[in-house]
Amino acid sequence: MRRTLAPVSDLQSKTRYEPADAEPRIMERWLDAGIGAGEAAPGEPAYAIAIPPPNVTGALHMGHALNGSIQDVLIRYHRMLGERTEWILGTDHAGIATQTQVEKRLVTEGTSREAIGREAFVERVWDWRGEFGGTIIGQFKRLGASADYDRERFTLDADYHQAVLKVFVDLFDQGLIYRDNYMVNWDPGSRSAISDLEVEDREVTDTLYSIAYPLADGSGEIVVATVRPETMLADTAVAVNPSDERFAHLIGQTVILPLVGRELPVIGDDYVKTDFGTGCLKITPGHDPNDFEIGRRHGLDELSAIGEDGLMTGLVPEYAGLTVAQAQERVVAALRDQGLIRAAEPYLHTVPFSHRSGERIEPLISLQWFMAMDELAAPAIAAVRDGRVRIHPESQSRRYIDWLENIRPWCISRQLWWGHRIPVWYRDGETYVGLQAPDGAGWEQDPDVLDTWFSSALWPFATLGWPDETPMLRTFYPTAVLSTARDILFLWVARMVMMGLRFAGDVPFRDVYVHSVIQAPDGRRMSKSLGTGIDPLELIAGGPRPPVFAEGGDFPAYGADAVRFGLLAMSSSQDVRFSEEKVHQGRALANKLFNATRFVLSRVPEGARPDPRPQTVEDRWILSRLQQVVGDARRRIDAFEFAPLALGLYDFVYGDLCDWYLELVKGREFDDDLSATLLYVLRETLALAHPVIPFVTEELWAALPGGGDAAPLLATAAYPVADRARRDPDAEARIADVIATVTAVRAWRNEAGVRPGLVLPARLLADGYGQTASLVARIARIDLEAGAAGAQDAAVVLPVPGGTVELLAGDAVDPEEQARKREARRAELQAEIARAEGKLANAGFIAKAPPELVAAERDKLDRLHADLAAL
RNA sequence: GGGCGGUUAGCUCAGCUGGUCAGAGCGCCUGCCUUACAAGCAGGAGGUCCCCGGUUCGAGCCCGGGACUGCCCACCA
Repeated sequence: MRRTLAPVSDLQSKTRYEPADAEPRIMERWLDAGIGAGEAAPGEPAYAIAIPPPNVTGALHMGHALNGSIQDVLIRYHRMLGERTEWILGTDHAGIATQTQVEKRLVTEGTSREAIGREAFVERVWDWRGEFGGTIIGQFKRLGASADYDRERFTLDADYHQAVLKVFVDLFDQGLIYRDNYMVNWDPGSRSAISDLEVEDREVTDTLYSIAYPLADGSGEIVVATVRPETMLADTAVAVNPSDERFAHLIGQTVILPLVGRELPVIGDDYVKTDFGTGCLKITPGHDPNDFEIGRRHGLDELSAIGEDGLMTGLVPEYAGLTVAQAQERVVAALRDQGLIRAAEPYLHTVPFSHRSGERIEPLISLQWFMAMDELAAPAIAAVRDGRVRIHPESQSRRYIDWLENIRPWCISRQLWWGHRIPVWYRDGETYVGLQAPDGAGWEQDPDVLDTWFSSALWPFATLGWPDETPMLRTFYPTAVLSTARDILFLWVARMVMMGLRFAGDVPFRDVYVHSVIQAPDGRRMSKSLGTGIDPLELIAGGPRPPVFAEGGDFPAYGADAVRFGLLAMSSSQDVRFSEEKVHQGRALANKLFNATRFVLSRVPEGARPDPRPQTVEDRWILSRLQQVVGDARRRIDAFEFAPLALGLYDFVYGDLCDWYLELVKGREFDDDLSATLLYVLRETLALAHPVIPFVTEELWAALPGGGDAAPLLATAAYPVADRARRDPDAEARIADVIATVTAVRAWRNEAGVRPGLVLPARLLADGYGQTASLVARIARIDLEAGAAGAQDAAVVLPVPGGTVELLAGDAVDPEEQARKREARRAELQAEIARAEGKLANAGFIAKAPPELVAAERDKLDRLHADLAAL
């Protein structure tokens, strides 16, 4: 394996970590080493994650970056635990989205899909995929994602296609896939049916027309309300509620449909609300989902006034070929001429629009392929109910179950050319369903393709070689975790569970982690079209701040580590606003580790090797702290708590390691023991942080003497183990006192305006500082020997844990300021004493609170009194 | 119309099973280029934890009600 030596010279000369230089070089090393390549070994402990496949022509957005960071933390962690890992990577052919892009390209070339024909078009899409399909994969690499790039999958790969066909044919044979005329969401934009889940509701102000339909016997009229008057051409009934006293007597009569002259029965149906509109409902089974249901209940004709091209059909010849809008205008004008419009008022309501094309959905009846879902949903519900699949956070389970319990048939055919073509052939009246075209001449294959989600539903097992019982499948299925945003819980996650259980014999994953959605800094949805999007790559490499930021200018090149850290630190189970500060914090952490490493390496002697050899209380302290942090990190990764994970690492590195431990050891000789301990702590810290900030830790690992002894790459080294035996409560208490005392002295010096470099004579009159007094003295810049020798009275008395510090400050002290400070402190202590006394005077507290709490409160009170007396 | 979540320092957010929990980062103020780091260090100011009740010895944390806000689901013409 190629071993790029760490640029040790950089460590000596630079004071800042430069991610832009290091990260691409380090990614190369990982790729060369093949850290992402999962090796099959059926029966051995394995850990796999199937990435939610991004659209093949897509670009990395914030959601990908966050999810990629999460999955990479999990994968790297489990890799370092020594498990076989496989992060299944690949792209989705994304039927409508991709086809639309290529169609647009064709238009710019002055041609069209129809002009070049199906075969040539599909070829063009493949070309397009070849040209742009690699983009997002490269972007995942830039993020540091340690996925299995050698086995990149695509949902239209030949073997994947075979899996899709097999599932279709099997479900057909089992009677779960069927063809039917049914109401679908027709998207005039893509000229295809789309699923309920691809529909979004928008508020629209339409006109609500009240239209009079005369009774056939001339005895009166029925007034119906509608926002779609043009659909009246396809009306086949008028409905009233049978319990509505105003209209019930009309049931069984007929009305004359204006403009058309058709006689419509008046029917009774409970669906009609008596307190809404006019209480009478025109029934158009061909163009309204509810009317369709009512029509089926009553055996009504299903007429189509609007065609799949979005234009009026020849149902009523004089309207044929008009757009819907034109037809509406004409219908209304004609009705007005005849004096049949009883009212027309603005009406605000929600209307379905296509998520894909943005056009208004036209519900219409169409011959489509459907999948019956009830039989598939039941086991998928059970899997979550009984915990074989755990959804995090738990509250999402309910949404999942609710949705599956109310599931309806899934329209799986799409009128597109790009996708898995439906394996059904027709000849005269015959239908053939099979993996291959039937023998014989004259067969025509169904022109439609399958909904993209049909193939995505097979992702966790089709990518591992199913239906063949491959070693990869046997090793890595079921996968461990599926990480995703909420929005595809139904669209994708639920369907994977159904298909996995049905075809692969087990759930597709054990845990589903639903991560947050990161919104723009102003709280709006991140979106390219709104101008609220933030490109993660521009955060990594630097680039102009989008307009959503209050301040302009360019992002600095934060680097991938910083972006990963930032995204993880800002994420939670709820939606959060993007916070550049967290990315900034991530960069600061990387830089801090870089400089801490510089410091250690510049001091430790040649030949030192990592090894915990605690000589002093501060050594025992940092080792103890490390155990705590290792335990925390492991627990947090296991629990998908990524923000506390990232922020906990930051706190340890900044707080414990750099602010205190490194400062505490500066006065010591860097002998072999100290050096070994320092290197050990540093090495463990790098390993600990590696899943979150892999680049900088890998870079520094290579520079550590003995780093490569354990493993040539940190990415494949062992994750730290929390060793309970190294927990050291005594050392923790001693150093906690040191920190409190040093902080108190510093605070006083700052307030009193003592020159920072000045070392003050002082006395430390407190218990518990036997080994640590000299540490306090050096860091707080006080001279205890001079203090002991000094005859002058104490100028300043600072209360510290265990006693006081007396500062013999002479000229450096402002007596008035000192008196004021002491008074403030006295007030503070008295307030705390009052609070503690109040608590202890409460009989209920003494009687009912846990005894150790009461005792602690008493101790606290004693201490407060002592501190007050010492003032 | 249902369901779920949120409301904690100027901003973005942590606060586990109720008892040093009033926190972090950024911003702000003061002082420091202290031989790892000025992308730094030290210190500091700043909060009626949305409102009203309740449970409890004790409540950001539990319960009830309310206000505001976000998201999801749903076929009201």
